[in-house]
Amino acid sequence: MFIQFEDEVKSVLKRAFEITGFRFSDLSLEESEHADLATSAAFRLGAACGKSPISIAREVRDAIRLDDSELIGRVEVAGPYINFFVSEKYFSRTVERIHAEGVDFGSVTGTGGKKVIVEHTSANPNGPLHVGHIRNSIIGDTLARILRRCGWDVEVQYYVNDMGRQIAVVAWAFEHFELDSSMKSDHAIADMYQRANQLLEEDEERWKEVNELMQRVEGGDELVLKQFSRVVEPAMDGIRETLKRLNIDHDVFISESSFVTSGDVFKIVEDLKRTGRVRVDDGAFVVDLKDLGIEKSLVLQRRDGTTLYTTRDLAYHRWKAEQCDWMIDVLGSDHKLVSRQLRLVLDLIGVKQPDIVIFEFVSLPEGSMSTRKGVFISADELLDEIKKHALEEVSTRRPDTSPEFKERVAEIVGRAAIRYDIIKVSADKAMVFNWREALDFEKQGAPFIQYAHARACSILRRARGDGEEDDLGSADPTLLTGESERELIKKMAYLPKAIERAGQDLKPHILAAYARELAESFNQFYRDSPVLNAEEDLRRARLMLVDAARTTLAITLETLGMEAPEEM
RNA sequence: GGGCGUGUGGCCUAGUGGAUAUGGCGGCAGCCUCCUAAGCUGUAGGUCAGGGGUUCGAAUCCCUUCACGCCCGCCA
Repeated sequence: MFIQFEDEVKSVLKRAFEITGFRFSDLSLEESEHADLATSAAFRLGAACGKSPISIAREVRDAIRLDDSELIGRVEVAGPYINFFVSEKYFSRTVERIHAEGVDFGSVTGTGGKKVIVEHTSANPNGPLHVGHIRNSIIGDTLARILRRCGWDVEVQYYVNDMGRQIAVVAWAFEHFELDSSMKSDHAIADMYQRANQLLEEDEERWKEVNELMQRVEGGDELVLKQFSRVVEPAMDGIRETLKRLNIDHDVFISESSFVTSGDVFKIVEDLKRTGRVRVDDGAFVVDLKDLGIEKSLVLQRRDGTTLYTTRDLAYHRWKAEQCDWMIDVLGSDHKLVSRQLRLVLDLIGVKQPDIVIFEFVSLPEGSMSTRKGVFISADELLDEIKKHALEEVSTRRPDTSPEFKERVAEIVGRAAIRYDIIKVSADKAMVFNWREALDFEKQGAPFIQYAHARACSILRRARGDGEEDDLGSADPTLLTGESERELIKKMAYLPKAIERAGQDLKPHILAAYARELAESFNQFYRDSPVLNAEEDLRRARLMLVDAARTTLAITLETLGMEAPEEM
């Protein structure tokens, strides 16, 4: 409903500018603590036409006609600011609308099925996901959910790097070690990877054998590819299992090698040669990007005729581009330069460019993580540990409940807590993983939001138990005039805007902050406004509000990839 | 050395041109005969890394210095 209010403000303001004859280029609308929406346009208009901003603000205010608007209640001038406030109707309409639309509130539907492919995680299958990888997964998955709500037909892809050097190392190690079958498969692969690296360090000569595998696989040698898949498959099985525990799902897993066997990589090289930008450097083909602002030229094909990771990535993107209207890649900050190169080169051959969402690294207090050295905290370990803590929490808080209940709550609270801690922080901020903080359930994180939802459900459950409130249709939301009722409704009305902003800016942390504020508003309402003991009409109106809050919290949680428990 | 990014109370963090800088954690002081206290209320705590500039107005833009991270492979 906030978006509709904003539209009305834009329209009346535009008209007022026309009437007063001010040339506007920018309405300068901003959310403000002093109003529901405000504009500081008078400052700029004042500078442009030599009048005082204050008098301009008054003039514009006087020209504003609210005849056609029902969501704007009043307009006030405060110095040079013009402040807009929502109307009475805004509140009742919001509650009614959420009641009518249910879980579709805040969803844009029927946009013609424009398709976006979100690529995320795409971690090398040489070990389990660690706490750095899952920042990628969680950002990507949350974005996918947000864009789905924004009306996009979203497909999520995992690009499987099944022919990298790391994979070759493990494939080579298969000739020397047994896979430890007592471990989860991806952990067993990592273990083998580490042992192989030790062996290679001790005897540098052995690299020759690994390099031979690399050469053969880059030439598309089916036999070696099969050997590689003995590594990739168990690793991917383990990774998929971890992702599932995080409530993350991919639609398509596409392997890097498929672009070699299909010949697509070589077509890319040929097409680029035709652009006249490719030069031969010591037998290798490279693309010069100096005039496009990048000193470092991009190597497409080695002297020996094989291609590189980036070349295959180009082929992958061309293939992807043909299937969608928009591409988004979620990548770690180490890919900043490469992804810029990728975008430029794609443009050279007329392929649309992906939007790249870059996130900064997650490190450990003692330094950066390394699968090779075995220095990392795996996502599985974190999930197990947090579930253990969640189980302790639920056991002390709800000692009377069944073991199954405790188990289920611990699982959904645990994974949500992990997701929230990661998604709440802006992607361009480096993070240091901290066990104490990760396992802290007291702070305002996911459990706080889930708890608000459970509280709402609890009230509704009791009301239903009283045998009355199944028809909230007859409730009168205009009775909801209390301060904290109003604040809560305003927050609920903002949900579609929060989702829209997060989607437009590709910044999922915006939604995380919103979720926390929404839960806070509900908790304040919960404190101030007794529902079940209220007088009959008010009771029914408040039940309708609680129901709308429950819906809004559930939508928000779902979009963040977190379960909304009815009880916890 | 060059490029990109980050720097906000003890710790973490929101805010990238607008009104007294947002929250959390931790601290201190309170609130359960009442819908789940995984909750609520109050309070202390700030040279928005330093300096200079632009602007009616700067955490936000420009210049500069410093600190930290990532990148600068015919690796992936």
